[in-house]
Amino acid sequence: MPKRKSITLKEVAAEAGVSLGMASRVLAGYGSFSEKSRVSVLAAADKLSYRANGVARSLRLRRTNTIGVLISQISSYHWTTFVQGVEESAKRAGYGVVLSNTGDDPVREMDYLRDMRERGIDGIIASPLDRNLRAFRQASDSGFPMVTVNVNIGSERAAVVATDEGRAGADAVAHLDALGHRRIGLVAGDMELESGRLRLESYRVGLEEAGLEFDEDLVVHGNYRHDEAYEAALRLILLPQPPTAMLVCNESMTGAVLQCLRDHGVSIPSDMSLVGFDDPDWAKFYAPAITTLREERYYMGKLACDALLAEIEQNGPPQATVLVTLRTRLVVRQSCASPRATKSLSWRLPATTPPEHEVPTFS
Amino acid sequence: MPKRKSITLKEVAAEAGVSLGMASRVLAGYGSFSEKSRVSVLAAADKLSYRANGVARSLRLRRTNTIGVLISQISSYHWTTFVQGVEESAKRAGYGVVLSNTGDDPVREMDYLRDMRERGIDGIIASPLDRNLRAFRQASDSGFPMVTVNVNIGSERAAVVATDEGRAGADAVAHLDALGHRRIGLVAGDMELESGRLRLESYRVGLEEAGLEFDEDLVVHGNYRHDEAYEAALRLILLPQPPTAMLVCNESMTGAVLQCLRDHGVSIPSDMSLVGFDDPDWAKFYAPAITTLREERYYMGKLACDALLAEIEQNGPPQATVLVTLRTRLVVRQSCASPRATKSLSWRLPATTPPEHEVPTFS
DNA sequence: CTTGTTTGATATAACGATATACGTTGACCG
DNA sequence: CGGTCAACGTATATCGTTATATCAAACAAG
Repeated sequence: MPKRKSITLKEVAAEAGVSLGMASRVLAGYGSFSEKSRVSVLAAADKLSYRANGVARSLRLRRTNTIGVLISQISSYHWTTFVQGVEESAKRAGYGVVLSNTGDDPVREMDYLRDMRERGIDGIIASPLDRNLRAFRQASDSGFPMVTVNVNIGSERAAVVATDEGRAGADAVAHLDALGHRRIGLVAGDMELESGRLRLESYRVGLEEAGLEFDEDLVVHGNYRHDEAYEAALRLILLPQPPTAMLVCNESMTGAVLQCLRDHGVSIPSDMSLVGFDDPDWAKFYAPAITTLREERYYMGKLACDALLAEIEQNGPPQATVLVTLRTRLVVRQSCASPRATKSLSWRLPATTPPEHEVPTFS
Repeated sequence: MPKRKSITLKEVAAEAGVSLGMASRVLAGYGSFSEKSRVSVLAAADKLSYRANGVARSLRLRRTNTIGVLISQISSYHWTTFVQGVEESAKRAGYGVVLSNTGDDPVREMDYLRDMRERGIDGIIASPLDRNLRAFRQASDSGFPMVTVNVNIGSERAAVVATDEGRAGADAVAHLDALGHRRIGLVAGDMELESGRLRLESYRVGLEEAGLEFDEDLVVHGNYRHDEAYEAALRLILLPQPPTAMLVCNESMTGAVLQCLRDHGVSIPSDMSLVGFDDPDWAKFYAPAITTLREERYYMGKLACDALLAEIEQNGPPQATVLVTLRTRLVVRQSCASPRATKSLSWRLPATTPPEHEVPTFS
């Protein structure tokens, strides 16, 4: 048995002694009907514990009351809080949320876009990868409601919710500069992603504003990945003239950098100051608490969802592009201090404890 | 315009010069058809860039190829990894995943259960709250495919994927006992949740096996909440005779406890040993790295999904209850040491830095 | 040359809800 | 008392697929 048959509106109508259409009217609440039929339909529905078939309704209404969210990794703090915001807004409006992880894989991303359209999803929230910009733009132009996050696909109809990544890194650099740092390292993110490029750019802006020179050696690439960031941080601290402070471009890499510094006996903030992008829960209970660049991800999620629902539910012509920019703010904690006058070289020794590598237990 | 009209199968058939049914056959790949019509249908579909309407298909097939996952909080590491496992398995089988956060609110949980059934979801994975056990059992009995996680609803048809919480805490206690600890505190979870009760119970089992007495004073309740756990930990360290080690029942509370200890100058592991349930990423880069009880959540997610899909796709009579139990394992890191012979009282002073409280910026 | 069998194609009945077009009934007014 | 207009119901088309029953043609066997 593929599926147990469930109660249909027809049966409710029969039980109530009215026509199918009447029952629909009462339950969906449109048109006019007498008190008498209202009562009998409701009673019948209750008695049979009728449950409307959403699929049939969706077919008829050409609307599923569901939105899709395409994110890179559900495991990052960054996105979980975002999704919570989306869900909150969606639920309030009676919409469901379908979630898909792309893992920053362009093929998966396209798969999911197609899949969601076939499923009749009413609209999506996404941060398309460079390679897929055209496809997303095309989908948007063809009338598929869409809101993008920190990516502009250049469509007239797709709203964009963004953070001012152009400033964030600069704020951090200014903070470090004020403390007296002159050599500030950057553990950069993935240059194939818009956010990776913007974060690097904002670091350059910060240096310029502080009158500091951009030194290629102080920029290492972790590609937003934990393992690569560990190696990258190692390269920084082994430089002939290491930086006195570091700016790390996402949460996952910040963890790796902390691990690297701990493994090599570099203490924070006395030997090294550190500022991280994203503000995960652990940043505030870490010892010392980490100074971070906080984005209001939850609020961004709500905004993105609200914009999408507006786009979906508007009946008129497409509204103008909406671009909401949220300010990222620096949360100052205990991971930054003035650089030491006399540079200790004690921590430039090989690691005492090798880094712990995760061994996947299951395929 | 509620929705742009899209290409239907009818139009494809017309373009290809065959009947509607023929086009369906070719594209869905059943029945028999000539090479000629195969080619022309495929060409027409491609030319018009035909996209099947999943809603209509679902209505006809009485199946949406979508499963639902009801979790308490998407923000906990615990669940994000679980969901990743579910998604991996689901995608492989061609199923989509609808996710909903209940926030451990029984009303929301029921709302979502109803909502998902109306949406025609093919089955769900959930950990029903005590209050809703009956309703979930009823849904399962009535033929709604379901897999529960760490909760047994007592239905014949619902598979259960569980961890051996009955042993986990005991392993931790044994580890601490072996190091010489005699007073082991517990920051307990929510007693209204099955997992909360089981974790407390396994702690008792561990004490018993180690020949240690159960001391009510050493058990404080954090209810799985960050803020309550901070206070709870404080009560523990302010005891006339504080414990020399602590076992903390989930990730979020572990963070709070660490914060509390740091704020009050209690150092780990010299003043206090600590073992946490759940093994979030930060546990291994914390300084010192935290010893934890690790559950293979990703793998659990895959198992749960596979069990659910089997239940959904089986055509025969309901199969027997499947109960999969996974072993939790102790990951030993640097947060535990032997208790100090002479107890330092230095850390029994009031906090030097008040705990940082989060100030919500937006409603 | 008839009869049976295979093969390809078509027409059509679901699936379960919504919404419109169209009757019927009754109330109210002239 | 006949006519008009609400108010209320019903019958039915529609949404876009899938799958079955039917049909026609082609072909082989008797």
